[in-house]
Amino acid sequence: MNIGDASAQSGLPAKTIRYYEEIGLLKPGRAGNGYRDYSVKDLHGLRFLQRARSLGFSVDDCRQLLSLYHDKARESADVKAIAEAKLVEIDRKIAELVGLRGALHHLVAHCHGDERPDCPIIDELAGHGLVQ
Amino acid sequence: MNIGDASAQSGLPAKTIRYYEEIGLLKPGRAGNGYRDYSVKDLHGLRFLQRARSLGFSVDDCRQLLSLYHDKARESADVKAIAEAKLVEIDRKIAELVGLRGALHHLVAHCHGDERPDCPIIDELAGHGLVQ
DNA sequence: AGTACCGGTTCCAGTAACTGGAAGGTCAAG
DNA sequence: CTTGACCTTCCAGTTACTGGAACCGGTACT
Repeated sequence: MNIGDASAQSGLPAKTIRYYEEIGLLKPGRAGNGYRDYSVKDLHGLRFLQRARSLGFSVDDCRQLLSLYHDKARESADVKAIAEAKLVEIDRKIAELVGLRGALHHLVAHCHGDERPDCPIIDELAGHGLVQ
Repeated sequence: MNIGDASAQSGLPAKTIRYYEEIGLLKPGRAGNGYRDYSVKDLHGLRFLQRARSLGFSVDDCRQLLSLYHDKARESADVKAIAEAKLVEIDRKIAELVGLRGALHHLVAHCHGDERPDCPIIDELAGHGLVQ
């Protein structure tokens, strides 16, 4: 199967698939004409990558998960550990964004937002603000 | 004032300050020895940048905010518009992360996480999963 | 045979916002 | 006079791709 079909069936752009090969996530065979040739197994790998990436795993996480996927003697605890670490990371990001949101919302709420130059948002950024 | 002091008083690493200069956010004077020389006004600009970045504004947002900061005839509505757009963006990111968190939490909760190879997380990523 | 066109190939550059490190100049202190 | 802290510039690396150029393969139509 050519890269175009592999792309359509995995949901990954062809450019991305070539990139994953470049960084060593998979190595499809080559046809006589030099075209990449994807087996069903390769396709499973690509779909696996697409799902893992869309769940927020980094490419490096994916590298580990993929090797666990291929390792029939894996321990599910190893997989769970990666997923739990990612969960902690996501929670941290959410908390940070919620904090930002609060501060920004506070500023926006205090700015009249008209044609006058007086602006509490600028004041706060300048350090003369009402927040904190 | 040398870059080290400007760094200490703005909370920005010296490397970052040089970078901001390179991309045109500020242009401090130079002393006779070639060292950058930061005025009090420059320092205010740096503090402004530090606060704006920590509130989640992109460097490009900062460029606009900084020019509004220096524009005494600005309209507060312009500033508010930037802040509100950022707020929408933050809300979008939070929603996305919360969605990810839900899916990942669901997977983690179903994985026993022991020495056995059977793993619902891997199964789901492979497309044979219980989720969806 | 010629040509049009789609899809494949490689390689180079750019994105966001820094960060690390190398090689070298400056300055104050001992 | 040397040590060490601090400054300078420039180059490379980070994350995960994405766009584009230049070129080759394969098929269909005339």
